[in-house]
Amino acid sequence: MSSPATRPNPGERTPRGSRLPRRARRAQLLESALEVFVAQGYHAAAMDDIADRAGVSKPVLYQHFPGKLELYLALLDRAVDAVIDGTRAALESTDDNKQRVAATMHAFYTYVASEEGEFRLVFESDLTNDPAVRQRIDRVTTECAELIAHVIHDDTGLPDDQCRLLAVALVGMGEVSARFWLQDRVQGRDTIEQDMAAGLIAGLAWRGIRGYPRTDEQT
Amino acid sequence: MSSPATRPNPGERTPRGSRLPRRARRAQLLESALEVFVAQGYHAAAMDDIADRAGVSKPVLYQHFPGKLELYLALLDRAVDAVIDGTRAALESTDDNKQRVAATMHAFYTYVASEEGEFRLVFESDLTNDPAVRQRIDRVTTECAELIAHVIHDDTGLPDDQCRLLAVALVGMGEVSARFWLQDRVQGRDTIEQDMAAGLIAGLAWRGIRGYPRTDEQT
DNA sequence: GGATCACGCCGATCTTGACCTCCATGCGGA
DNA sequence: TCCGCATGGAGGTCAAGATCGGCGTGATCC
Repeated sequence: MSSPATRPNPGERTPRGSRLPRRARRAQLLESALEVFVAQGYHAAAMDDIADRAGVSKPVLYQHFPGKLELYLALLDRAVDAVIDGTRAALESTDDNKQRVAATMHAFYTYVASEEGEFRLVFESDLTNDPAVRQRIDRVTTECAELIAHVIHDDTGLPDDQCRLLAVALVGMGEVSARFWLQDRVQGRDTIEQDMAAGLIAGLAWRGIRGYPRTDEQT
Repeated sequence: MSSPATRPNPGERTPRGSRLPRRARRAQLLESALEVFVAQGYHAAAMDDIADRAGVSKPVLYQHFPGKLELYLALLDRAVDAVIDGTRAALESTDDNKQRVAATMHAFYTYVASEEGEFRLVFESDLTNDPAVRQRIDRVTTECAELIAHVIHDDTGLPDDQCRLLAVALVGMGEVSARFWLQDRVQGRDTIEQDMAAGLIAGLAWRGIRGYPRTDEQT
């Protein structure tokens, strides 16, 4: 959450006329842009909308950011770092691998469920063809997978290629299931509690990954 | 593959001047549109590009499809049906659940690796904000998950909610891992063989899902 | 065998909408 | 009281989706 001064009423237009120092104005513009991009996607979002939402006119927007793309990238970078840092923190929070899986999955669900809907920028972007955007979005999966692959490698001794692929699969599991769990939730459908959902998927992941090479040929 | 008459050289422009019956022209336009949408995404793709690729002028395109969106949806419907049918076929191909998981995962990998890159429409669309598109893309995950959830339910007796969430996670596993496996492959990086990759992920999935409620509290 | 007709096709144009800048204006310090 | 600077309204530009009247070709009919 940002301070009430910069965003008095999330989702509503800020009344015009307030004079802000550069730093604060920039932060406020970022918040307004996030709300608009999350709600509308990149293409449908107009710079007018963002300026209106912030209670300023378009030229001030362009005095803080060179263009629409750079504004989007600034938000995307923030979001990407948040996911990766969250994953890293979860993995470092314990030495028990089962707990690691659980913590990571909970981190994913918590991030996806966070109020701002920031995850849409990363997991549901509509600008995937732009190289700069593509690179940042891929970085989430690759770096999270890299962190996890390390743990898998230490635990199982599998070749690096296979560790990475398994790690990517685990990330995909969390990402897709969390998105659909949230979608069910916001659609009012009665659904599973967050902790229970994350725990369920963590269980699936842990059963799949634990002691990998040994239990290869059963049933 | 389509007949040489309608697409003599994939990726190249068809020379202008050939007169085709409506049905054949429409099929050719769909193929051209698929190539362009796959290569550029929805927004970056111009109707001019598609017309050029097909060797016709823009008005012809509009005589076959009411607009850009409808053209895209026609292709998307085809792709969505292909994925769901493939999943259904894989699940019905055997009665052994381990084989079912393996067959389904192989089906996913085969689809993603298919030459036309059709999977990009479903898994990497840049029009996720349009309701019609969103609904179709979600249908892939929900219906595939529904099919899988049925099997899980019969096997484990878990509540429906949990079966569906687990099934969605499995779908996400296949989708994301297959996409990244393919990406590594097309970037020339030496990577795992398709059968081996699909088998690896199938193993992960099967270990995770088999005999679910029983082995809950180990290590 | 020749004219008619229908169908498919094209060049050129219109229009919309979104990103991005020019001149007037009003507020904070010397 | 006067100056500098951030701000606002209005407009330019351009790309891309969508369209109109005319042309050529092959089949049909007399």
